[in-house]
Amino acid sequence: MEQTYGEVNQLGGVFVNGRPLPNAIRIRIVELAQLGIRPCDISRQLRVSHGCVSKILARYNETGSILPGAIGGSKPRVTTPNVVKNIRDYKQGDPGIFAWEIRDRLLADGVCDKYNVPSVSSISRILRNKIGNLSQPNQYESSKQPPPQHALSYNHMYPYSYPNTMSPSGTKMGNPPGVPVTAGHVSISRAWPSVHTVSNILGIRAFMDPTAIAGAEGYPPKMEDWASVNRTTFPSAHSVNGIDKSAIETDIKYPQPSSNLSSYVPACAYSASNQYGVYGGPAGSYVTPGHHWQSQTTSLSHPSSGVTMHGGDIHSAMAFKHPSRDGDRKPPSPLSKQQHEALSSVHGLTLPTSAS
DNA sequence: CACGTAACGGTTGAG
DNA sequence: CACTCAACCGTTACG
Repeated sequence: MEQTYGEVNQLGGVFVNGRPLPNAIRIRIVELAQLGIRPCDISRQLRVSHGCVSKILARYNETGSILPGAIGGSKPRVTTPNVVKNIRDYKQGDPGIFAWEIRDRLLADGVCDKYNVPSVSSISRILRNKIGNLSQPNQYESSKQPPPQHALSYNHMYPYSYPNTMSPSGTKMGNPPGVPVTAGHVSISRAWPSVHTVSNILGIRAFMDPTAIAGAEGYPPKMEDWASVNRTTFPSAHSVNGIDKSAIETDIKYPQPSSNLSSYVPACAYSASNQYGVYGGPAGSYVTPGHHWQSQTTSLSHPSSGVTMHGGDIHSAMAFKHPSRDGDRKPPSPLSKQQHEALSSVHGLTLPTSAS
């Protein structure tokens, strides 16, 4: 597990098979694209396969999000408590009702739409397993959670643990499943337009940490978590308690394509030290007073060229590319000197620069 | 050569 | 609690 990362792709970049790229890199991909860098150049510069660049950019263009999707888990359950309750009601009202009739009624009554209506077999199973003995009080009945959101809370956050920072007990969760940080109101379906967006990212301070970029030991343990990091740390922009519907909505479609893009990067380019500790303490996970990033956000953005990253964070290691490697082929890209500088300061990948 | 994408081998996490 | 399965991942290779 811990040794699994550190594969090197054809371009010399480090990646973890099966795991998302660090957000720092993802952001840089988008950012460079916004600067007008061609995908193929981005690919070379960041040493990320062009397929991945293509994919990330495509997703960004489509959804406004640069963050990876939710990995693992199952589809959102369609048999939400509410649905079950309704099914039970139907069954009680008409014990002879067929599953397909129940299905139709669920649709007709608006309990479900065609996308989340349970299959007939599911309904049958529900009838068999959960409603078999109607006399028994249904487990759901008492609590009666709001079903729709519950149903969709698939992707709303990933309370990942950070083995490094978490208690040695091995308990996975840094937060309880019901984590306050994002809570139900942020629940988002697994479907894409989701949690992550550039505007959200603005609030992230964690992803730009050098270790994440460097890969190696600092490789971000769980990228999906950043979605929740978003939620957790972002509130400053929209609301204090994180109940920011507006933020959610802006998630779904990104508002501004580029302008704020250039600014968010420096804004988030901070960090580091304890990025994985964001969730470290279940206690402090919500507002995490220690997050100095909030104040930084606005102050240090340098549009386009000056992108002065935090020194400790980004040290422009890779001078755009290796002359010996690409330079002999042709000018890498129609970049102005300024752009080059911007880039070199932006990406700041601490790449081995070993190749050739 | 640049780029889109399917195939592939991998991880993850809800059920 | 081990397992299954379907989601996602990035790389690679192909067109």
